[in-house]
Amino acid sequence: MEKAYKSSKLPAPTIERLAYYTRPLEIYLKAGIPVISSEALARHCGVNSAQVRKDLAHFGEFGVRGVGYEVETLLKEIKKILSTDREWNLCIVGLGNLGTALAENQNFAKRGYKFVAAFDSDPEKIGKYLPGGLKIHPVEKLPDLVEKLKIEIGVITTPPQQAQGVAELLFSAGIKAILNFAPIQIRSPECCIVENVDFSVNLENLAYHLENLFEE
Amino acid sequence: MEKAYKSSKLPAPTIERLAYYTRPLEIYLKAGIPVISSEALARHCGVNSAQVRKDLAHFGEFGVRGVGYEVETLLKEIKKILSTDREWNLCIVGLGNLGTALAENQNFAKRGYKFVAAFDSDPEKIGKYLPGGLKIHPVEKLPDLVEKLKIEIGVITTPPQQAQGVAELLFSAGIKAILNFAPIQIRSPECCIVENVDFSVNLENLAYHLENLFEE
DNA sequence: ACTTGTGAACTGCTTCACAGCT
DNA sequence: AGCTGTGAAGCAGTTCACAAGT
Repeated sequence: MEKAYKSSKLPAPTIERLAYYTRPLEIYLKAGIPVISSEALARHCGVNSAQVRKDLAHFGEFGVRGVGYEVETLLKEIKKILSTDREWNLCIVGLGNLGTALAENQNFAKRGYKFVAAFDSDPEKIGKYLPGGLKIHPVEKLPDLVEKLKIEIGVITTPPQQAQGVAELLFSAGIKAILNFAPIQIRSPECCIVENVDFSVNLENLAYHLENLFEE
Repeated sequence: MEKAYKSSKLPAPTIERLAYYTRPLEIYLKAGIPVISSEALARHCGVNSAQVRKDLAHFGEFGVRGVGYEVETLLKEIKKILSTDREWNLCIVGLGNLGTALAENQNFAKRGYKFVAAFDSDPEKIGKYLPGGLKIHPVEKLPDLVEKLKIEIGVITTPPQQAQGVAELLFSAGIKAILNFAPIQIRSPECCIVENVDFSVNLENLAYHLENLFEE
């Protein structure tokens, strides 16, 4: 859905799969297994092995025929492609249950995504601190802090009615990428990208398949 | 990624879009606008209008040429297709920050997805109640309660190490559909479906595009 | 012997463009 | 006049199958 990002060297599905390849690679690395074949990697991620080779071939040849791919270099290379080999500063807007849970989530931090600021419009919440130590600021401070803290990605976890407004605030503060959890389609300027996460779409998918998969 | 559900009448992207069409339709319905054109619906969802018509044509002709689609019947029809015209009982396993946030999320309830049981293995949490009134049970009670409460979908929000075990417990309790938030690939029997949600994949997408979109 | 890298075939989704209705 | 429904064309991503390399 509207992932039609303009001029990207890699096809969108490839980018997504690269992120998935990362997981088994990290496990292999930790386990001290030095080499992995496209076949093995494919099995771990539930895809075709030719697919894996095609994906990896997009950015050079670093497999060894007859052997496979060196786990450490492959992982490093993928991280370079995805720009996960550095830290990213994020902010979150909307500290309800979901927002708080995300801000506290260690999974993000582990991958270099750091929440460095939190915003809400609820006077009840402003000034309070999250368990992780982040202070909740009023949204008015957003433009200022985005610049000061070099925030590059914004995460929206407000109610849907406020999501578009918050997005515009983020854009005008200079943010070019948004991860949106509000179940609404955000309109964005040409140069900016929005990734939507909508759990109920996933549930609707499951519901459809449960109902249809086993009867015919 | 491994959404290769076997014998589905509708193509996977169509099912996902149908879920998205639902949102503007609900807004139109509330606003009392009786009819919508494929063009308008397409604009709201960021897709092509021919796409909308093709998607809707999959299950009969209920547009009116020269006029458009009747909002109320279209919405009702889509809900029937997606089996969202009834309630689904869910359970959640893993009541950390994310699990708790999801269990409390009103967005699910609004669409007919009801959390009717919550499980955790942490003795600290067992016996406590969630703010919404749900009691946290030990995972040992899962098989029993799944049957008693007619739970059809399981949601996993445990740490990744426990996710596969929990999934197997759910499967053997008779559950056929899982929404998995743990960043790990769950292996599932043929007859079951798993939908994975992994936020860091979304962030990696954004990071890649931020880095590559504006330089060339 | 084994596994990569890749042209070619294939599959499936999207978009076009227009005939068909109202 | 306007918008749907749809065959046909176009495009993109996937898989096959095998040559190339170790």
